Amino acid sequence: MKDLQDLTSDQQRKLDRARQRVIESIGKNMDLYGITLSIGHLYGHMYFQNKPITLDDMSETMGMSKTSMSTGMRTLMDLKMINKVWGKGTRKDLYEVVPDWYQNFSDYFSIKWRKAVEGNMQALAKSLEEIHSLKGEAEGDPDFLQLLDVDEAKITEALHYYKWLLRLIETLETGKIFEFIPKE
Amino acid sequence: MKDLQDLTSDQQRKLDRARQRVIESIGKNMDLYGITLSIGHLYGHMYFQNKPITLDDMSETMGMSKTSMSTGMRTLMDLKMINKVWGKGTRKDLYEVVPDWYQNFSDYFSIKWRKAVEGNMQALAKSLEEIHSLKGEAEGDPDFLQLLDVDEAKITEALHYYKWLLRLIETLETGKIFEFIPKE
DNA sequence: AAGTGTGTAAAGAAAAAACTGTACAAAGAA
DNA sequence: TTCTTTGTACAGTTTTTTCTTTACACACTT
Repeated sequence: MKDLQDLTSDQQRKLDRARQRVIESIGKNMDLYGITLSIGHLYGHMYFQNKPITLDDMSETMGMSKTSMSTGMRTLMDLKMINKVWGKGTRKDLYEVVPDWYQNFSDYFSIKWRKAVEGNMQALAKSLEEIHSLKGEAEGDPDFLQLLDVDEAKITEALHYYKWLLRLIETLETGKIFEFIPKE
Repeated sequence: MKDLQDLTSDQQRKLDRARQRVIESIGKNMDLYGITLSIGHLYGHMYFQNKPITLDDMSETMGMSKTSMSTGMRTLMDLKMINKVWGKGTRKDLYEVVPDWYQNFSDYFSIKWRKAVEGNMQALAKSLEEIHSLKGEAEGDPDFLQLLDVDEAKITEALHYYKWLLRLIETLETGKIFEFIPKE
């Protein structure tokens, strides 16, 4: 297939502008995924590459160092937004986007949110236990007891929320979410 | 009600440690909301305050400048994670957490994701139109036409995803999500 | 009206992050 | 084996962000 660089016409410039707007827009909003503007930009460019691409290619199109491309690609791989693919004939690593954005969205929660939620739950559970044991010791001190009750209630409530959030994440992971909110 | 500062016992220290762990954990993971560690920390402290609190109070407990508290509070207010409340008798502004984390979660998508999605959709729609008009001009150039088709397909697919995402955000906003994933 | 207290804008300092160039280890080619 | 090529670790630089200090506008009190 013809590639964009091969065209030198006015049409090329027009298509390029159209792409550029999308790339810019996507890149700008990728901070929601905790991604820096330039890595978002990198992703945007990758998105319109119609074949696997090398670090050197991207280094050139982005006008950035190869090292930055390397770290950027790794960040995107961690989020499963791009894949490393094998190409025969070349010794270079080849990358391409994972074009399923529904999957990207799910993965983001699997990777980032799940970890955060589980970490928080562990902290909450531990502190909740400590509060329970404090309640045991503080039988004779009604003021302190009341304070403990408030904290206990807060933590319990938070744990409920996190459990709910885990269930939500699960429906994303399993794809059951699409039963409730169909793709179309 | 008794407040934590009033206790000087060993029990206070224990409760404080239990709280501290939760605060730390919550704060650390608030980067998912695009929030800095110290603002997350601020939120964490607010979470265990059992009454509305002033900038000066927080400045002291956090060991940070009042200006930082001011900007931090505004950031948290933008995310609707805290509220400014009116207290009679004092001229200071009073803040307290919005304790509904389900709501916080929904608001986050309403505020941040919705904006991003709508912005991206607009960019995509505009570029899609340009591609359509390019297709009209490029009748005689099958190679270029093929290229345009690929881009068109990508953008169309992306728009589908964004529409889905908007529907998801809506179910969060309206609370319909809880029909599918009950709070408990 | 003047006086006092409060939040925040602005500017500067400190800290953190992003980015680059160099150097090198690993792996393929000769 | 030795010679290349390629990705990345590391150190250093630049840029960005965070935080503080100072200054001041606004509002409330007297």
